[in-house]
Amino acid sequence: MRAASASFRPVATRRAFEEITSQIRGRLARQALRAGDRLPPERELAGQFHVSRNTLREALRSLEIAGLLELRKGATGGAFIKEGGGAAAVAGLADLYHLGAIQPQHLTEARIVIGAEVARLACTRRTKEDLEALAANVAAAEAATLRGDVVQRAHVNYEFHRLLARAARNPVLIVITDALMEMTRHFVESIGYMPNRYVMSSRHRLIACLRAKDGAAAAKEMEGMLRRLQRFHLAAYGRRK
Amino acid sequence: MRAASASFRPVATRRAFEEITSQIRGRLARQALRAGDRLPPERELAGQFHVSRNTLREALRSLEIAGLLELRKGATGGAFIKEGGGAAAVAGLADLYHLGAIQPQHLTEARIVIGAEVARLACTRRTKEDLEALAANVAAAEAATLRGDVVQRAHVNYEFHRLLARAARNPVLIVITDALMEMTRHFVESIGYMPNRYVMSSRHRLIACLRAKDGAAAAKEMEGMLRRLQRFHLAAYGRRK
DNA sequence: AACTATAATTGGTTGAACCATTGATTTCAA
DNA sequence: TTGAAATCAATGGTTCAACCAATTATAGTT
Repeated sequence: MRAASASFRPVATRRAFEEITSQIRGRLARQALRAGDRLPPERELAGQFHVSRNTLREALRSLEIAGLLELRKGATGGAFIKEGGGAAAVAGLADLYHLGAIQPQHLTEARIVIGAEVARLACTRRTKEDLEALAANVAAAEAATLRGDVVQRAHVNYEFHRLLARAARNPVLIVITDALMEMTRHFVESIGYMPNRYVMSSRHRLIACLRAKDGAAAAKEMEGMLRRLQRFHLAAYGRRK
Repeated sequence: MRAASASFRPVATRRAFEEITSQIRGRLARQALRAGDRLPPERELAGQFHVSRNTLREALRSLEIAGLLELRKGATGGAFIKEGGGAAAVAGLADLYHLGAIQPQHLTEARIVIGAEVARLACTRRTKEDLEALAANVAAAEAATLRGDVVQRAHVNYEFHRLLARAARNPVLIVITDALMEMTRHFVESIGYMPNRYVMSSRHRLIACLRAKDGAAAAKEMEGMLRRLQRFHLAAYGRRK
């Protein structure tokens, strides 16, 4: 780190739309705007900011892409503050995968380390409802397996990890898990769906750990399952190349 | 999960700018566009897509916010494909923190579970250069401590975790770590900087683990340090409220 | 060769107009 | 009175034609 880097900051040729997004973000940060609130119509907002409607729209578009706003057409439409759902963060990571900055081996490795910790936490925090939802998910996966519906089975399996992350009650891990599953979905689509018997048996052992609130065992079970899956997936990926 | 949810998908009233971003994203995904490439000027692109320049600009703005493009003014300016840096994902998570969807206890907990695993991986993959950079960082932190420059010390400490994540050679964990540090920076600013002597002694033990490539010990050391930091931070946060 | 003035290129912004969708209001027949 | 259809109003989506501002290339001057 060079000494100068802390003293200087890039001269800000701030664009008009950036100033607008900055002001709106500020109101969000200090709770002056909350989820569900509606901003004034574009024409009126443009007047308040003293910019043209086009410039204002570029600002709204930025906030929409960032996942902060939702724009709805029609008489009761407008710009609504969105519930923070992490969609933008998920999309940002998915883009890195599509761009090749994140490779399959990185993805599978991250799943192992994150998944194991999610499983551990879920054990300590899961409610009865979480347990029921997870058990129902496993049942749905088995039904899809019996039907031979590999696509549906894959989606139900992604959902299992999402449910588990929600049971862990940590929004950071929820968003990360959602992002990992989104990337995994694309990855698996590219190498083709393949049945893997080991996954289902692991699910049952995992459910037992959750029921017993045995976090260490759950983490171990999840890690082992994901390591198998990793070998499986990367082998398929190697053949495809 | 209801059966219908898999069969229907929302009817797509796709906006023109979305069609454009989708086409450009497609080219990125299949490597027809690569980092550093320049798109044609706005006026020309608008013609190619048969849309007005304003609509095209909304599309470019979206891609810029998503971190995929960089727009530069001037004779040699234009829309350049950006190196995938994860800035958008980091901003997405930071927004969730600002919106209150991610609370300090979630943040500190996520740091513990991710940080420990990053430390473990870094041990197995760190190069000599990584080790040198980390040691230099620790020296810089001690120098800042001696000067009583708490702000600088805090920033050097965030940098330590970023360096460690890079030593772990997994871009997923790098982006996540960057996001956690960005959120931590805001959190610490809100509760005020406070010296914490334990951190520096932990750094030295961690460096020793890295030198010895002892991943298990490094993970344990990092977890312990972060747990202390968590208690420290959350206590300060509780007092502030 | 080095500096300066000029031109060309490109993104940034403006203003006015019209389109398309959505929901509320009114109308009118049963 | 009810209820369905026609109408209206509000709002985001798109277009067009300019002009502004920053940046670099280029020609001209010393």
